Amino acid sequence: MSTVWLNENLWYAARVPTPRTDRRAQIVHVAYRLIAERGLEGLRFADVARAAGINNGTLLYYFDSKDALIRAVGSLMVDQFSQTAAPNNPGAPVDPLAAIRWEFVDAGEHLQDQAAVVYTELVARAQRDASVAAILRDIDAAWHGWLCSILERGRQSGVLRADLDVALVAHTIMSAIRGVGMQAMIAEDPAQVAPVVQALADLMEDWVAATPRS
Amino acid sequence: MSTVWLNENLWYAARVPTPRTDRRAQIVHVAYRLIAERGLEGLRFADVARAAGINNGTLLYYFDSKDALIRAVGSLMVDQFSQTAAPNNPGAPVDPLAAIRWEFVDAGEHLQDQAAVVYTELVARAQRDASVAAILRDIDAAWHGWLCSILERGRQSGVLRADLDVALVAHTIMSAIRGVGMQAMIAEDPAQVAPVVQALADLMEDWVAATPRS
Amino acid sequence: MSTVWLNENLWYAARVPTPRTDRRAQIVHVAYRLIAERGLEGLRFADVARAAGINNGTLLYYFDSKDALIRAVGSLMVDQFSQTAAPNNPGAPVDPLAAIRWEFVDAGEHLQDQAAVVYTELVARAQRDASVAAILRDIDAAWHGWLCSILERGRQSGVLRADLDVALVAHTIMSAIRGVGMQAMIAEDPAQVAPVVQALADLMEDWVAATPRS
Amino acid sequence: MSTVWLNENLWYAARVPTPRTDRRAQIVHVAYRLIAERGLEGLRFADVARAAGINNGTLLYYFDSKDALIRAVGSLMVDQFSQTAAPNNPGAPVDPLAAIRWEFVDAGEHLQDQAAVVYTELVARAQRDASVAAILRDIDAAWHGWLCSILERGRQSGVLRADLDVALVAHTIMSAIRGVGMQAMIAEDPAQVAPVVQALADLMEDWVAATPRS
DNA sequence: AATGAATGAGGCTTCATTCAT
DNA sequence: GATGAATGAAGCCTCATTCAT
Repeated sequence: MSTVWLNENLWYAARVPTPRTDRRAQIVHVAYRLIAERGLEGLRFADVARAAGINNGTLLYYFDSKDALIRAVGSLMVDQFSQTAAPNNPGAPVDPLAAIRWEFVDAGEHLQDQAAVVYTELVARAQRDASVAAILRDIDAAWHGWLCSILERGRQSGVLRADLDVALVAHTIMSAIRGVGMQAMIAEDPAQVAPVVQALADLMEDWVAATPRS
Repeated sequence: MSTVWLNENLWYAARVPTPRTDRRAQIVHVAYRLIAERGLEGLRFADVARAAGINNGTLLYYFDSKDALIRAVGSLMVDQFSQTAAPNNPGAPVDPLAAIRWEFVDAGEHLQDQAAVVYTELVARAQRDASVAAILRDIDAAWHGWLCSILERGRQSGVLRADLDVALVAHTIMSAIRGVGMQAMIAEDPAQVAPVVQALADLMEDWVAATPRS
Repeated sequence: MSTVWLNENLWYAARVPTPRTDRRAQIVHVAYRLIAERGLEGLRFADVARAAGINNGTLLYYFDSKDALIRAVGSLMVDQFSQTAAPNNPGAPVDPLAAIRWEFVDAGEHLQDQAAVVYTELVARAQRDASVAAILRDIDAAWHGWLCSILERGRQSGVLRADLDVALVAHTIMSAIRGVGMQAMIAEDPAQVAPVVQALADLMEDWVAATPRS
Repeated sequence: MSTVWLNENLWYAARVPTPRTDRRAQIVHVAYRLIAERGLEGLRFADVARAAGINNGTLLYYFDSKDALIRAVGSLMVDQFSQTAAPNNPGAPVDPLAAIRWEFVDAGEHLQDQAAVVYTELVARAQRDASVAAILRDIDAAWHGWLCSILERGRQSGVLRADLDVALVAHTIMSAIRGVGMQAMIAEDPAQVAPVVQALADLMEDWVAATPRS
């Protein structure tokens, strides 16, 4: 879950008049933050409005309903994942093995910005909200595609095993990262997750590398 | 997530007078089912009462508040995990390697009874409800203890590597299984998860076995 | 529109605890009165609750929604019409010709208790609310049946013409009375309607009587 | 209720720039149509604007408030009735008896263009809106004057009875027509109203004609 | 003459909880 | 033990209207 974050300080510039086009995006970021703090269940329309420095009704002017707002937050996450997957993402390493390991590290870092919390909220809601489910699948597809491109590149360059089932490996990596993220949400001490991350990254590397780790 | 399920037909015996001591358990099962169906956010006190065949006020007689009911559902899951971890659980295999693989298979099976759904709901809520967080840690501890006992036994019998970090391996297995569970909740086609389960189980086995798979 | 009215003073006894079964009826009467005063458009849920001496939520306990309450008011009018049509209604005369004339007089009297106002509100709403439309047709059927029974009796007793199309005459009388009621709602001076009522009643009598008026 | 209708296609020419003076009239027609469709209660300012192809704020530019718009719709109906009553109305017959009968037929025809629906909405509102009540009295006066002129002409030409109370007859005819209109709004099958219209027209003719029908 | 973003009061409804019986 | 009527705070949303441009 590697993401490029907008300047969060924007959130507190609410009362400064903003170009109209940005108003929606700004609200979505506020909602994202509140979901992270209080969960989807604890998300209050009035709270979002207040935090965005606007009126209860103005919020409805930009989003037809609370659900629409939540969906917009989902779409924000899709964008964030897609940005990560962009080929010119400066943060990601070029070496395939390093890239995979970086995925784990990156995920670990985002456990603190509560992307995992919001994501888990959306997963829970997706069970009975088809549109949220669709958004999650978009995130899934973007992430999966990104991993596949990395793996395929590594396979063709000879760094990774030639007989690799790229799609399967990608899904397996994603599952492992998701599992670690959930573990971190439960664990009393987040630090205890680090060795698990390490172990899973090692296992993945051994699995896909053309030559075993020394 | 291996669990022993109470007879689900109990749920439909609501209107048949039940021994007082079982009434609470019965209500908890109804609540469990409704959470699986509608989520924690969609859980309505009145719905639970109706589904349990009792009165709105009577439910409050058994559970002091909605939160208390939810906590009781969490405790139910703790019990289920604990029962699994009981040394005399007849379902689990004795061979350590087989036991580990069985964990994955068992988890895959429970993806259909929506234990993962309820569990995810609780994880989401645990972020801002300390008592639910404590319950999840109980589940975690029970599950972890169970896996450690298996692994330790295998280590001492020579089936598993001697230099195994038992606690770490247990946590890694749990993370992997949790990740697969979440993946299954997102995937459009649940069947697509099976190869991932297989891959992860293989990786774990290779990691811990004293002798590599043939 | 001949009706038997419940004691309207009941409305003001709101805060005196009432037998449960009467609570619904009491609320409906309050709503009826408020619709007469402020119209369907001006009917406020909170106002009904306050006027009934109960809580906003309690009102919802008795009626699932505002629409349900409105439908109940419609049903109240059906009951009132049905009571009128009851064979043992002490108010109605037995002589068919007198009975028809009494219909006009009775309608004129009810123009003051605002039954016509509520009725017109329901007619307006019925254009886009099928359930209200059904209620109005119930009222229509009850009233029509009642008139037919009077006319048929008169026809067989020889007081009315033998070749009478009973159903048509009944509908015509109803139309005339409805028209007069609407006229009264528009007229600045209600008294100016009286001669119109008289004229229509005369016309009807001349039409149906076996022997012309002297 | 005989009316001359503006070209309804105007309604759909919304986005074509119109001479300023017509813009108001065009909006009023849109509002009229929406009232017929959804009732006064269901009339939304935003809907009118959208249907008129203009902006929410622009509508307020033409009409100071929603009430002003509704009053304008009322005035539109006054105009329509006045046009009918104009001495040079080409549609109306010259023979008084035929003219009276034509009133009934004409009313029956307008039951389909929902003039009765809008009229009933206005009657309902007039109970608590003095300005709408005044408008309805304008309509009433225009219609009444028109009928009186017909009747007076017939009386003086000898076609109608000499001892006719012209004003009373006019009001009676209007009541009858209004009653039929309301009946049509309630009836499941609009066709069932036709014989009632016929009967009332016959009664009126017998009443006013100098010589009885053959 | 026209726009459309923004407002805010107020409506209906939900729902956990209380309480007299 | 159990009932169900009653509560009331709070939520989402509607919609006429204002205002800067």
